Amino acid sequence: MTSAGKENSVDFIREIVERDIREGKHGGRVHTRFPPEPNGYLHIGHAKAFCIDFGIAEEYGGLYNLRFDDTNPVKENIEYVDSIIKDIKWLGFDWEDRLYYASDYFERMYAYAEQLIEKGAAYVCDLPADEVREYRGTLTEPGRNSPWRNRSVKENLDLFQRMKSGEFPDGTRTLRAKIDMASPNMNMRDPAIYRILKKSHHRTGDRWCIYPMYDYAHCLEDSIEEITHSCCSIEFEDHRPLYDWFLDQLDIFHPQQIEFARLNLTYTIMSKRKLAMLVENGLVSGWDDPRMPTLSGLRRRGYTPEAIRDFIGRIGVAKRDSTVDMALLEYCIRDDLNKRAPRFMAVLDPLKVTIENYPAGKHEELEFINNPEDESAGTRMVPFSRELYIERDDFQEEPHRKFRRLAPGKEVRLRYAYLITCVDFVKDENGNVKELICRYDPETRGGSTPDGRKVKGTLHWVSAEHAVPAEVRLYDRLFTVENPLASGSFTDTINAESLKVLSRCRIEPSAADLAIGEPVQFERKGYFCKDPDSTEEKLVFNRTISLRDTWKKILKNQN
RNA sequence: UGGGGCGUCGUCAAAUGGUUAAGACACAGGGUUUUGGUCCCUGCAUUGGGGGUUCGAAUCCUCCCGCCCCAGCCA
Repeated sequence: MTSAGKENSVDFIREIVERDIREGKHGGRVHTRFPPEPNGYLHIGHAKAFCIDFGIAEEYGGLYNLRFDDTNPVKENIEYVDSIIKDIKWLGFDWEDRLYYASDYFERMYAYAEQLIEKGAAYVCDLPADEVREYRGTLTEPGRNSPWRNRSVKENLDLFQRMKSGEFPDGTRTLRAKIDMASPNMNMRDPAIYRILKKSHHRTGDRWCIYPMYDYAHCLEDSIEEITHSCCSIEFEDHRPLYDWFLDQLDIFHPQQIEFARLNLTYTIMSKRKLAMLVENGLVSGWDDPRMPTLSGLRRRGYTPEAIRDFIGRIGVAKRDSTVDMALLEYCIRDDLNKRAPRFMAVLDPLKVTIENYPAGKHEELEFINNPEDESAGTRMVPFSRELYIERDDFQEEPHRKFRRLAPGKEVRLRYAYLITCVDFVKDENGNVKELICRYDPETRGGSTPDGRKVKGTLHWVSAEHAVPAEVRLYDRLFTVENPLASGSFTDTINAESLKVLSRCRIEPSAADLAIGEPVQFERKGYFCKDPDSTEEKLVFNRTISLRDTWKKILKNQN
């Protein structure tokens, strides 16, 4: 509770690691791993996991491996392998030459299984899946021993070898650990450790037709790589006795499994299966849809690795179930981008303004500060002329009493340009304002007021003849409720307005040749980046996140 | 209901029996400001509940309540 105490406070995993180092366990060595199954795209929940795994190794001078847990060829493929590598690298981690695959260990795993059989700790079971289920018992009733439980070592060895050589069809036999069918822990009721799967594997092809199960494979992978601290999520807590059992039976290097809570975020979902459903049903454009909590989606949206890492650091690590407020993630990206994103002018919903006392045909270049938070970002020149566009909602015919922007007879500042006063406006046949007539004060070039008069409102603008057209995509939360899984089908609460496409936007000329994905701020509107959908003819920008909007809050609090 | 885990501000999350229970986000109010942004200031919990141990309890004991996970030949 002292200030020193606060600074030294670390999460419970780091506490374990620090104690192990202090006590010289494994010679003070720290070696972690992140073991994704290549069966889908990574989301921000995975980022929490590998930031913990890799972050701990980095912090304590250890090493970390990336290991694909590819023990189920039915669900895995190379496309996922590639995307996972890309996403983790994007977050800034480098596992050097320590990229491994569980499938590289199949031979050794098979040999270990033979050892288990030899010592009577595993047997070939001929029960079909539904009977295994019956024999397993229930949460409250113990299971019964399989009739095949007491085969001889010789017969087991023979049968297991024949399973491997493809003699038996899928599902007809399994190799099972011989533990305790009456264990209160369901995981210990003779779990399957090998199943027959005549399916070719993305790395081992058709070399194998039996594949190891997670509980058996995972501890061996960790052991083979001499991982010291094997972190995983909380649902594996009651698999730990099994993890330990295999390693003890085999008497091999024994890592420590440590479990922590998964990440949940408000207004989104983190289940790979459900995210896949959104993709398959066309509810989003793909795994990298900017509304998705996937790393590829966040990247396309304009989130930076720095912001995501900052977020992961802020949410902490513990064991209790929790749901982090999306507002924290939004805070992190704003905070990062505020410091580094160069500012540009973009009018999303244009309203024409004519400066009647500004000469037609004239134009001048005005100096703009690129980033008020970063002097080294320098300045740029922006063209100004008689006809401009401003944001439609920066004008009110009958202004709200706290409205600081343009209205008939009112004066505002055009950012870094001039002070202008609205003298008239023109409506179309439907009664909508279609043009403002204003006068400018030539003494106020750059937006300063030599006479010292104060102007409350400052508007962004673009020169009509110089501005470049663009499409801007505004994103909102994917779901309308904090917890989409709380009731009924999660698709019921999908936010129908999570994507809004504005096709008539105008951006200042210098923003046209931004690189794809490069973060910028469109002044007063938020942070944006150019989308890969952009072409020579058509610019497309994604809004990463809006600026905090106090004005909107004022209006909301009034109602 | 068997087993395993977890309950501290609206949301995350510190605290390791010892002064007024950190901090961040959110929220509310105020100041500065050529972005209604940023920045700055202020406010904002006696720890799921009851008993007990102790000079002293979020921390220890006990009973209760609530939430999560487990009955794949998925991971």
